[in-house]
Amino acid sequence: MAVTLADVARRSGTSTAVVSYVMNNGPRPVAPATRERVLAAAAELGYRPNRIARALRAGTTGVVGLVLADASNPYFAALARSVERALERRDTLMMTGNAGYLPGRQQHMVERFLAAQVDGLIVVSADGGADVAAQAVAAGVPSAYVHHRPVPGQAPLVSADNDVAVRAAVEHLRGHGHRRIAFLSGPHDAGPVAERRDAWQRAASSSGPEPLLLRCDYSREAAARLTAELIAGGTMPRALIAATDEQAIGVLAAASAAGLPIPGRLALMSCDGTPDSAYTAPALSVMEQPLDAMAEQAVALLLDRAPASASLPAAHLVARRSCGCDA
Amino acid sequence: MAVTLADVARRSGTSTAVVSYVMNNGPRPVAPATRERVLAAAAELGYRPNRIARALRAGTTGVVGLVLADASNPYFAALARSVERALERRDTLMMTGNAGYLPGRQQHMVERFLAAQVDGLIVVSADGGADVAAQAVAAGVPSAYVHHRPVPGQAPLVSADNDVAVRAAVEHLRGHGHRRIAFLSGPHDAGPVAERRDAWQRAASSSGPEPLLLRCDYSREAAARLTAELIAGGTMPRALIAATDEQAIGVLAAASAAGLPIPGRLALMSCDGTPDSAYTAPALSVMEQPLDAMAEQAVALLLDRAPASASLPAAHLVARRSCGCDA
DNA sequence: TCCTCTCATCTAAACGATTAGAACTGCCAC
DNA sequence: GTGGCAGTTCTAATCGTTTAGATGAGAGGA
Repeated sequence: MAVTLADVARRSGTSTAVVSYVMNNGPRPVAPATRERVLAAAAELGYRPNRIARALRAGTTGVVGLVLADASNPYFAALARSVERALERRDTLMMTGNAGYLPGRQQHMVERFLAAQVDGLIVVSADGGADVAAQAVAAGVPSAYVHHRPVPGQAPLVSADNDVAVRAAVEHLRGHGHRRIAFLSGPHDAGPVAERRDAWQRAASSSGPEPLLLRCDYSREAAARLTAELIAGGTMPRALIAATDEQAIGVLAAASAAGLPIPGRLALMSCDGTPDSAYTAPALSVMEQPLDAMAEQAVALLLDRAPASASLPAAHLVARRSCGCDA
Repeated sequence: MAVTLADVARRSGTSTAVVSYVMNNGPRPVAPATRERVLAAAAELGYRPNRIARALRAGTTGVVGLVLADASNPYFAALARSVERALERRDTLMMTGNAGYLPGRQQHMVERFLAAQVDGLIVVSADGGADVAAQAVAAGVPSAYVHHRPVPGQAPLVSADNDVAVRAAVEHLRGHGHRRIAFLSGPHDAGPVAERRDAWQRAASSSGPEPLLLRCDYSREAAARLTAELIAGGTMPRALIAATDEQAIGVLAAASAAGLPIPGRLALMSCDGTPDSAYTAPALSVMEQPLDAMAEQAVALLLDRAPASASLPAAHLVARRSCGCDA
């Protein structure tokens, strides 16, 4: 059915080698007249090189595996798009898999991607998993964690500096007159969320009363539930930094349902800066992660075997309505 | 570096054929003792079959390509996850690509996936593109459109019946006492949005005054802009059905910014039913699309070469706050 | 004329898995 | 003892590309 190199060779009266040389501007030159004939034959037959055969011969597939905790989460979805763009510049395709926050499924996806001979593996991990990238290392496949590494392991981690940005967020809320600034963290935070929590802890307790640390799952639902309880119990803080946009959106939903005005009675900020955050009601003030830069660095790490440069821009503050700004 | 069949054969003192038979419970039987030896050798060496080699030989890769208009759109993201689940049941991997609503890029992605020898192609298309699946048909690769087909073409379309559901939505708003029910459509609607618009047109004009048809891009931003204008001009309808959740969320954002209470001054519904819609403020009432069923049918069409059964459930109504319900 | 050198092209061996066909072992019946 | 048969296992071709080594044609120098 499919047109092969041999077909083109026959049609143009040459050999498969010449056709290959033409197709790749091969390692050897081809006479101009011959090149024309080959190109014409390929066009007529509608030849499309078989990447599988090439992959077998070359030992490289031009495919990278991306394991996500959850592609429905706008933060991860945005990250995935950034990765796709970075890969496209290198003419590389992307396989994706959702681990659904389950370490077992994450392991399973990695296993399948390795069997598919991916050239590299990017893991945007869920909390609490094992060092899945260890399998990749064992298989000789370069790998990198982005955003979060569950345990210190052999694969590099690409993550922006959260300290600067969270400090800026705390200062910004102080600028709106808030003394007690609470933080909504994950259930048992680690990785970037822990960094953010630490940065907040240092910045928020540097002056003024002891700040409040809240915890809930990384979901809109959990944050909404927690918020509803706090409002009902009369213990809702007046200023809050949520670790993730998803949580912040949950807070927003519950506050709206309970009639708690934002930013009037609650100044809210969060730490991802997904596209969604610009279209909540009110619009979320966020510290926006440099997703494109993170993706580019991860891909460079895998494909160009570049050293992990530490020169990643920090997340930067985008002030909208929810913190008390007018914009 | 990698362990091959030949390595396992050498280690276990057999031939590659026997090892292959063992690995696949091959087309021929193997003596129990030999099977043990092979299995042991494979385990010791950490053998992992090379899917690329298998693919070249078998002519089938176990990979399906999914071309999305925009994976950051929660509706498409949810659809992608449904497709992934359907594929997983058939032990098939998924390559994804974003076309970014650009017909040219869509074409390009299809081209690249075909070069990668995908076993099938699912296109969740943007408006206005050519019949990209025609390339797949030409290459002998089964393909299917999901949700939307830009032009009538050779590939089947999987899409749920919108008529029943939109009619239900109109009835539901009538139940809340609304006589004039407006509809927010796309810029030049086609496919499912056109079906929804038609269903609304029929249902809404069946009794009462002529209903209002609005149009804007399928983005939060565009819907927000339009809404702001309508509110400023005093022409905002009291009841509105948005074609997509994204648009509805934009309406919500602008209404909130302008202080227009929902559902008090505007009863709002929309037509996707993404996970996001449950966590807006107020929560969106939606007609929820049967994404799992759509994905399953598309995958069955490609991989099981099942006939396109018309037995797809229609989108069904989920009533939340934004329409005026208490829930 | 013969040798060398360059340029263009062809031949054929990989890559790793699958699987027909051949080959070898015992075993049983005649 | 020979033929046949079943049960195992081996050999080798195949999928489509890539690319090193062999081949051949023509130009130029001696």
